[in-house]
Amino acid sequence: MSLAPGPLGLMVRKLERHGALSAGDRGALLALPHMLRTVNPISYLVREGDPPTQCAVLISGYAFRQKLTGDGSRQIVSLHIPGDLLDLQNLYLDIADHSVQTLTFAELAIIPRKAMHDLCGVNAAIARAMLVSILIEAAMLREWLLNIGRRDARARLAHLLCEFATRLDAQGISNRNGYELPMNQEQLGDALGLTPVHINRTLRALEKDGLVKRQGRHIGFPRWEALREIADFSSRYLHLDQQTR
Amino acid sequence: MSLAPGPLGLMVRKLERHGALSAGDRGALLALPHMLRTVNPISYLVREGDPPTQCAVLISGYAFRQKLTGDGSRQIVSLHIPGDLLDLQNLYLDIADHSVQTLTFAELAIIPRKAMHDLCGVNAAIARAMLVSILIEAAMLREWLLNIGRRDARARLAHLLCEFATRLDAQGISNRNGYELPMNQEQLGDALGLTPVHINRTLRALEKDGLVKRQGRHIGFPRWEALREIADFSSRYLHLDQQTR
DNA sequence: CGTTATCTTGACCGTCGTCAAACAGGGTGG
DNA sequence: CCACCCTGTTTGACGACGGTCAAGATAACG
Repeated sequence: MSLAPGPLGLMVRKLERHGALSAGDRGALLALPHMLRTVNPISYLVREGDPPTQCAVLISGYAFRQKLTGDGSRQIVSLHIPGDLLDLQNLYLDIADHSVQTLTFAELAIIPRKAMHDLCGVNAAIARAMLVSILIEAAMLREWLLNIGRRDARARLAHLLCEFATRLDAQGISNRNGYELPMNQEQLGDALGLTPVHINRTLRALEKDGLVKRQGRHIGFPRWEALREIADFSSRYLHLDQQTR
Repeated sequence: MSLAPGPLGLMVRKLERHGALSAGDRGALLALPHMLRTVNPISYLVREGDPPTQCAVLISGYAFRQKLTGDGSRQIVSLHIPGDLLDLQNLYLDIADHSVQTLTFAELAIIPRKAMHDLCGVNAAIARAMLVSILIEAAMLREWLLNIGRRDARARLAHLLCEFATRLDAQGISNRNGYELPMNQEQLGDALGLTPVHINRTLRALEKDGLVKRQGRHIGFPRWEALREIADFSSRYLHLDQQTR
């Protein structure tokens, strides 16, 4: 699987993992009309309560989805990496039930809703690949739920680190030796249902046990297999080897 | 919205909420070939790791999805009520990443995968309604995540009770006065990331404060508005008033 | 009427939250 | 170059929410 050129290349790479695409399908995706936009960290792309207006693809940088409780505490419910379609969730619903925000500086390709709808209407293979992407996102939500509901802080954090490494690896962005974690400890806490203080303690404990190496926000994995084990991580739910049936 | 007759009537009712259907669309859904099956409580409908083989619609009774950690503890990630399609998640993925089990005695309509695929391929309105159903399930997963990650036991339990009441109400199965809760306290614990002991304490506390009334497993809501408030429950994420666009 | 599952309660404990302060780093302006 | 933020990280003391263990009470059911 070689990387298609252009800003939408990573999106195509991802969709190809989720359903066989012909050269024509790839061409149709790459030819989607789009506008490039650069945004600052912590910019809102979708705001809870708004009607969705566009369809954005993350070209570079990172983003996340979040929900807030009535008293203002935050739960981050998913992380997004380059190649991810950010608006599949909202594109067919009339009102956004959560917000989407950038984590870092990011480049986006904004695709008109109509072009996206039309392409899915005409091209069954592409529609199928997008549906599979949506289903895999739901699978990731279920695993995230298991993680927060039934694992302790140590396994929870290790699991997030493993998932992120595996996803970046699948997308060709980094390998399992390590990566630059694009979030601070408060955001990690909001992703894992913990406080930043406890994230700090847990992270240092993982480091002390030689399970991760840290310098700044760069995370290294000197003992991947051991970390995977205490994280109880299996990549099955990511459906990386999804076969078309 | 009147209830279409036959075992698939509730499914049609649900899909109609998720996208406008013509009389012809309704007819096509009701005419889907299917086989009725009755199953015992705690029967597996899908087992994690299996390839999906069928497409089941819940006609009566209740079901849930669950995942297990390596050390055997369980997280229930969703509940299902009559009218729900149980295999949309797995129908397009090559291997099940979670299990589906009945909670009570249940009747199912088993629809051949091919008939379902074909209908979605031919009928865009139906395909759309199913996609919206999938997206709403994902929205419910996100809210569930917020619930477990960021609310205390009291609000968490109250939220589950409110959500269930609201869904049953929307489906015409009960109203907000009350319902028969189809799960024991251990299952409630597994749904909420708590222990059965703590579920018990929390449930009794809600009862003592007059927020719920209980007799056996029947739950009544003498002060719905107060309960809704402490649950921090808003039905927005259920997209009950979904408009077709 | 006995057997089993489920619910209930109490005593105790541990993980994680809270609060608060110190510390490090990186940019900016004097 | 240094003083100064500002954001983020690190640490410690203490407390509480919810977990654990174990026993007893109810209820369902053959």
